[in-house]
Amino acid sequence: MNKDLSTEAKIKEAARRVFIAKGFDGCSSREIANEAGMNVALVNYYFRSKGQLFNLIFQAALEDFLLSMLGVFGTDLTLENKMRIFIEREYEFLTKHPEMPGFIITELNRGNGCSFEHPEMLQRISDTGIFQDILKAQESGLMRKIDLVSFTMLIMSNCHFPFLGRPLITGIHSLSDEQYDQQLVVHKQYVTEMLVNYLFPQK
Amino acid sequence: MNKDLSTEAKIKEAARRVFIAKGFDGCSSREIANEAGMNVALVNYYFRSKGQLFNLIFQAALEDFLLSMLGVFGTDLTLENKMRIFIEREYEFLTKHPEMPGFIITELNRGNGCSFEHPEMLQRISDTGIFQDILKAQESGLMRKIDLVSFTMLIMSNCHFPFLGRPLITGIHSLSDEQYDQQLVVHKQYVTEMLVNYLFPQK
DNA sequence: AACTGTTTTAAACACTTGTTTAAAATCGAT
DNA sequence: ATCGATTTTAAACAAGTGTTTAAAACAGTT
Repeated sequence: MNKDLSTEAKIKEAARRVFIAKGFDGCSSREIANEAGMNVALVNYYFRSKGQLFNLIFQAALEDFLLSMLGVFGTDLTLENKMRIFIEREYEFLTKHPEMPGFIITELNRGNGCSFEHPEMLQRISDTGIFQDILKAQESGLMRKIDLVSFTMLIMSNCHFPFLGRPLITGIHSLSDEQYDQQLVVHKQYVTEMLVNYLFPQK
Repeated sequence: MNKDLSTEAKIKEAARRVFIAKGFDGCSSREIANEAGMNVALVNYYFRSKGQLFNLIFQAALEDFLLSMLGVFGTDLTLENKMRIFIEREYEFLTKHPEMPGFIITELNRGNGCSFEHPEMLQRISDTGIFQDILKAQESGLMRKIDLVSFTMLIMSNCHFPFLGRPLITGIHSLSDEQYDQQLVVHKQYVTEMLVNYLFPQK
């Protein structure tokens, strides 16, 4: 699968898989080395320590996770359509990487030598012009007047929780994995409709 | 604080605190014993193994978590008011136990010898009559026709994610803990309004 | 072929892990 | 006070932890 990769890259890939699947506390250096088909000492030879390797993986994952949301903002669609497409894209991304929100939130909560090291993120979001779009839409009465933090929370809640809470909800409702996957598709529609209705009320 | 408790209870309480704070993988038997002010061997003397102790704690937490939602359902309020009070109560519960959703979802996702062992939960919810209420409200046109799973997901998403995603959102928006606590209060209002508007549309 | 620096290896390091053991302390009942 | 059962202790167990070491294998250059 990755025979052409360098040793360093192989370890990084293996570490990514193992860390995301089991968390920092849930795996050992030897497990990562085995997954990569390498000797344990190589992990520290290339990355100095388990902690540094983890931080590398974690920050990269966090960046991927955050950047996955930025693409739509720079376009010249209406704000409402930006939202619709944003949700679409977010569900698409999360369907491909369903363990991402759990990984990031778990590790951020634990603070296992990892923290939020992207102070420039707000700036990058701001640079897309999305905040001005929102302000304009709110002043013209097209959009409900709601602060940016709650706006973020509404969107993230409804996009990420369905992936975070999978075992909880399949447990409560006794759903199979396939049933839940189907459910996600229809839920995306509900979420889109609800958020758009709420944020862009037709008076 | 708990000088009057039995050794067994002291260990259980300490284990609860440590497990919820650090997770199963993130702590050791000795750490739990120290937190309880006891000898390590006592943990296994009373609970046979770290795993069994964890499962005890986890299942109890899961039950608390699920039962916290059941209280309102049995009343004779209108469905809309049940929803409003439900959200109120849920935010109240989660403000008191903000680490609960993270703990439960993290450990369920990892499957560290813990799983969803409450097959009767759906029945208990059903026994409150809430499902018939929903069906009736939907047939009379008072409530939007939406399946129970998506209904659950909408509510849990908007109640639990704000507590799960705290470090993520404070990271993105550079908020202090106090600012975020305030934010939670206003967010609860937005969530209530949005969900009620969506589920009980005034035609 | 001999000398480079780099990469990989097996082995060891000191320490922590979950769990067990066997002796000591504690207790209530006689 | 003595017995018997329960509770608590310190110590030990083998296995696993992150990390380091020093030697071996490898590559490229002269």
